[in-house]
Amino acid sequence: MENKYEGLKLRNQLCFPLYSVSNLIIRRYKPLLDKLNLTYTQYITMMVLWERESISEKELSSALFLKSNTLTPLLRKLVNKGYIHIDKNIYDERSIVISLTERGRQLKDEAVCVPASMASAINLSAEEAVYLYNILYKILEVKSRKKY
Amino acid sequence: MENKYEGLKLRNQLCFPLYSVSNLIIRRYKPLLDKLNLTYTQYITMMVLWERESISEKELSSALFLKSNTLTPLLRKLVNKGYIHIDKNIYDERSIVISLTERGRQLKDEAVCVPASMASAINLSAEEAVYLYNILYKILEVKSRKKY
DNA sequence: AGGAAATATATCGTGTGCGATATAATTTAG
DNA sequence: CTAAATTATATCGCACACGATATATTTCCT
Repeated sequence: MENKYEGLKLRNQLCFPLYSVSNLIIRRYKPLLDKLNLTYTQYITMMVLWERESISEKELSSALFLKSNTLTPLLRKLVNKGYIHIDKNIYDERSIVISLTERGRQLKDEAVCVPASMASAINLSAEEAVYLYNILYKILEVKSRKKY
Repeated sequence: MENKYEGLKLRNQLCFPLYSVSNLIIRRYKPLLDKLNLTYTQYITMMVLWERESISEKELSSALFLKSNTLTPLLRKLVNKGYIHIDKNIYDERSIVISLTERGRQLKDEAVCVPASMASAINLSAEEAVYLYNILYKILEVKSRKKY
């Protein structure tokens, strides 16, 4: 017979290790990203731009699962650092066009070594990493289906 | 031959879905925890106390992988809400003793339904949940071995 | 015993994340 | 064809997380 409080024990939670691992990995990134003058969230934003060159805030929002209340101040910081431009979209003045500066483009080469450094800090087998990856995206997909 | 930028693509990152899933689940908790007047971090703190009744900040810190700069203000909020007491440890005046108030103890019964509600929001099979759980703790253990 | 090192907690400043709401531009419906 | 609904972004207030540092107490070493 289970104690009715069994579900409330910290060691029976799935969210807690998810949250802790996420915090842990971002802490591990910090010394690497400091060299690029980027925070973790700024780094994933730059990753999107290194693939796309130019994007609206709405598209960035759905790529990163973050909303304007997080992105707007973050983008302003990236402008201040000289990594991106922000312009109005000529065809829809509600919308903005985010694009890389030359400096932002250069930064990609300085960032090339970051993923490998991080992989060695996590220390999972390739098989475990793939399984983890798939399960995490499975959770994220439920999210998008439910229109969150 | 792989593009040297392959590792920099967002879809090749493991950290990004970890971070996004962690944010997502905490967002899902919010409406449930609002009813208890708790944030997610306050909730996991209360979980520790529901199991232990009394703990030092140092022990809490190592249970939650959070440091005093996060915990000190958070504990103050829980005091203001009437859920915990904070007293000096008589035997070591550097240290504090965190304990539940009667109201804090009652809250445990109001929280009993939260874990089941959350489990249904995540939507993994039991097998996937166990695998995910083990892999996450594997990552956290490396962390503690490395004395982070 | 007494000064130095270690330990426990607190404080500071920065940058997220979030729900709620505001504003401005565009689209839609009657 | 215009008023209402929708959309894209911005702003506000709150609560984390974090590294760095400060303070107070205890322990350790000689």
